[in-house]
Amino acid sequence: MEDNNYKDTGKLFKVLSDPVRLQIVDLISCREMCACEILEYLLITQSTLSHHMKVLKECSLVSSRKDATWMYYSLNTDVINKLKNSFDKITSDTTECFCYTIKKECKTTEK
Amino acid sequence: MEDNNYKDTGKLFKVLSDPVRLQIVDLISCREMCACEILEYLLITQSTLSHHMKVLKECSLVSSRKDATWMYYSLNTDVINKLKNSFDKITSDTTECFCYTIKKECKTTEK
DNA sequence: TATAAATATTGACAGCAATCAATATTTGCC
DNA sequence: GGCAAATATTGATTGCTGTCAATATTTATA
Repeated sequence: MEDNNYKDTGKLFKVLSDPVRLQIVDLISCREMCACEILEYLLITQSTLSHHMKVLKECSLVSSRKDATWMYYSLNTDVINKLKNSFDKITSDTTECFCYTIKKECKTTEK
Repeated sequence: MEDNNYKDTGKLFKVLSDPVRLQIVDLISCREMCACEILEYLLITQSTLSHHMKVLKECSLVSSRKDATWMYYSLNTDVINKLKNSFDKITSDTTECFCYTIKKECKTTEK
């Protein structure tokens, strides 16, 4: 839980800032899907989808499994949950956060 | 809860994808701060901070209050909570989500 | 081995965004 | 009115990213 958490959290938020990738996450949040099935729901080309899946995999938000010519993708819920926890700490006013010194001071001066 | 929620959620994530803005959110999550105080904790110029605050305000993540020459900023926790709820729906496997049809089908076929 | 399907990669392009220096604006105070 | 402090705006630069067409790769099958 160092300063770099702003960077790490920011990187995941950046990956999730694309509406197409958010829809992909939504699609595979229930069950794993192969790329061709995901593609049916999107208005992008196959190469663009492949790029998005690479981005999602590189930050570990998504895992892949190959079966013959099909590539199945699934959501890494543990990474999602860790991201939610980090965001909770950043947005909370408790001392359990990244700016410990400042928020502790805040807590003591607010009375 | 239409298709545009991917866009709306994505826009907020994009604003939060910058580590400097995440630190700003962290700083003001406890109490409101004026720009000059926020600036003390960051390694950026005053004009860059002003730009970031404008971005945070334009998407309603942050509110501002002017007092003489000072501008005080505070976090809009309601917007934060709405964002968390949207993200929960996108990443959940229940039928309460954006891809209702698909996830309903998923729920019935998974048994 | 040749073909087709599924997926990945490459290259190019257009648009956006973070940053800074310099300048402008606002506001209190002498 | 003039000065100083706090903040906002402008203009320029640099780097990144989403997209597509075209091509390459992998794998099953005939």
